[in-house]
Amino acid sequence: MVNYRTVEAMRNRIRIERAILDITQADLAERIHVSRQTINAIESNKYVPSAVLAMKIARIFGKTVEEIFELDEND
Amino acid sequence: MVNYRTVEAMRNRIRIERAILDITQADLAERIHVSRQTINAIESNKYVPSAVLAMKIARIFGKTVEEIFELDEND
DNA sequence: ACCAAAAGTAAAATAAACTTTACATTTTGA
DNA sequence: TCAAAATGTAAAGTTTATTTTACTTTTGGT
Repeated sequence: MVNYRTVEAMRNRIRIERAILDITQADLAERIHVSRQTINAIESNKYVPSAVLAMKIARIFGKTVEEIFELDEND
Repeated sequence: MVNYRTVEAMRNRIRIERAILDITQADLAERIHVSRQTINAIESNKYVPSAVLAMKIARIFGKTVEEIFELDEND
């Protein structure tokens, strides 16, 4: 059981919103012109997306950035 | 007259919102724990902030990320 | 006009995002 | 159950964000 590197700064609802739209990580990646691995990494909190990506993702889901991403307490 | 490097991806209302709150770049920087130069660079579109920074900035102003930052057309 | 504070800029260094390639594991549906 | 599709992961490489230090320019008030 290994500890994968994650960034403790935000939580996100991408997986849930993807499920609602019924689209894959690859679909989402294609729609915002990033690699599938980038979506996977953001979705699983391996790193924090740029504001541009966050806004594009939120826009696909018809939500605000704050409805998709939540800042961790303690900052 | 030199062309300073800017990133064409977003516009922002930081300067305006700072004026409303009457705080300096240095004040804002301090409140979100980044350097003053980082605020200056974001405010003058030298680069795109991370989603975490964008959210912290928006939160200071009591607005959503979308109310502070606007994606450029054409993406 | 002068001074101080604020804002602009720049360069070098470091950290972090993002891509590409490639393969392993899990899930899904026929 | 079998195959295909979707997801997870990793490493190496590139680009971009962010820091630090330091200096210049602009702005506001007296």
